Amino acid sequence: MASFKSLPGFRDFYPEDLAPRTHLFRQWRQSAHAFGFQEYDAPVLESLDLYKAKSGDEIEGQLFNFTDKGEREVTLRPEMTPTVCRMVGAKANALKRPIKWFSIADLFRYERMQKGRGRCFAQFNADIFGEAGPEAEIELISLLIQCLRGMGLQSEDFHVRLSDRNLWFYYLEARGLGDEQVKAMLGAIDKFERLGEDAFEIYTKTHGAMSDDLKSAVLRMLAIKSLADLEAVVAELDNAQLTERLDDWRKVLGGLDAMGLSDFVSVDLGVVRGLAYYTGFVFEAFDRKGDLRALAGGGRYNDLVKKLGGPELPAVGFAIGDMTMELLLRERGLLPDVASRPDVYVVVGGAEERLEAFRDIAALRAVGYRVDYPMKDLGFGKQFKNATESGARIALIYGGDELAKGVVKLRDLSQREEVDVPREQVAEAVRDFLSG
RNA sequence: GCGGCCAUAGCUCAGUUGGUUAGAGCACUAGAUUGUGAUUCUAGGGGUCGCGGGUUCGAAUCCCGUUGGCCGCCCCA
Repeated sequence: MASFKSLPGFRDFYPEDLAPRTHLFRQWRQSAHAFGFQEYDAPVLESLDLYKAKSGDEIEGQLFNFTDKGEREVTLRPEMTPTVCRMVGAKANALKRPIKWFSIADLFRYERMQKGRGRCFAQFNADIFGEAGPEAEIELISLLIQCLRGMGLQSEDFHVRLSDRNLWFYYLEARGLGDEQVKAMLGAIDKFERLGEDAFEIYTKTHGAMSDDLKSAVLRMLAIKSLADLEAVVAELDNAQLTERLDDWRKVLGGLDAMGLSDFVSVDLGVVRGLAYYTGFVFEAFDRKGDLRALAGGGRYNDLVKKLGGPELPAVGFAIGDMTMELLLRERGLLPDVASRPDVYVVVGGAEERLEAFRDIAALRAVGYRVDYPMKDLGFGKQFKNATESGARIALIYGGDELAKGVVKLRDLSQREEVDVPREQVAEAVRDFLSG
């Protein structure tokens, strides 16, 4: 019995497990390239301080961190954003704007296993740096939608809930709430969907009871479902900041509408996202049915590059996780069979024929065909069985009779028909068959 | 960090009130089959029954602990 296993929360990827993941990565990469994003990567191990600087000391409890042999406090990266901010910050003056970058990376969090959550998972990350206007949001949200549509998901399957922390700040400040009060209220709003009005205890616990007026104002915002609803609420208030902010909303929603993506976007101010480094629009993608975790999340974080030691640099980004994504696609039957299979399976009569076959096998492989053959001398029956099970469409038969005549047999494994092909025309015959 | 359920072959699972050498199907390997593949038949490999302790003449079975898994809570960058 195997005495070594993978560590708790980590997954082995046997070929049948790796295939779906490869499919996700390929689709994501294709979408990102279609949008003009460039791929980057970075070390898996980072300085612990990078994350403490971003998220505070409490974060350490959820990290895979340790002290290395040089007495450095290090950690496996739990997210990509600080890394990309560090990289962009270091070269910000030399990079052409806007900076549109993406990565597909393994991330590590020291947490309890749960459905759609493990200690090592992969994320697709996309970020735009150097563009402060809502055009960056349009580009990123449309990329997010494309990343999910590329998997075969439609607007009936998922939607992107769009919200705005600035709107909440302006709205609550206009009602006399201070900075700390607003943050506490955003914490409550984040929990509102699950807890209902009990969520307001997060606010009342430290800032005292809410007036009926304040509570109904918050509930009014949470009830907003469309740009028209939002415009109506703002119109009543006659507040310059809110009115100005509404223009950004019109740009984002108008741009996405012009791209034909309205059906994928919901206005929903109940999304504010956990840690408070987001500075404007925030958004999350969800399965419309089911009760899976968020498929993706992101938003604007204009202060983070500077906070991590770089220059002032506005930024928007989002991430899609592989585990929830794969659960959803599996549920919907959208994981294609992408097992690696040969184009050609070679059947050989014996030791001499094997050497003859090797010549053609090498030539076919050199021009890119996937070719497999049995390593041991087997009876023809067994070889044909192997050929079928390999998934190859054709078998090439190198028997003594054929080689004596200067031909090989090309067998169509699904039709069970074969033709003789002169040795020197094998490559052409294979090409014609597979392209025909 | 907390709680619920679970643990027998690679997988899915049987295993009687505790009883002698722990089984089946699937999968894998080989043979029947020395030139034609999805059927069939036969054989084989593979288990310290998650691990440790206890009760007992005797434990896969009962008790305790522990590790791991699944699910949920906290958290979710």
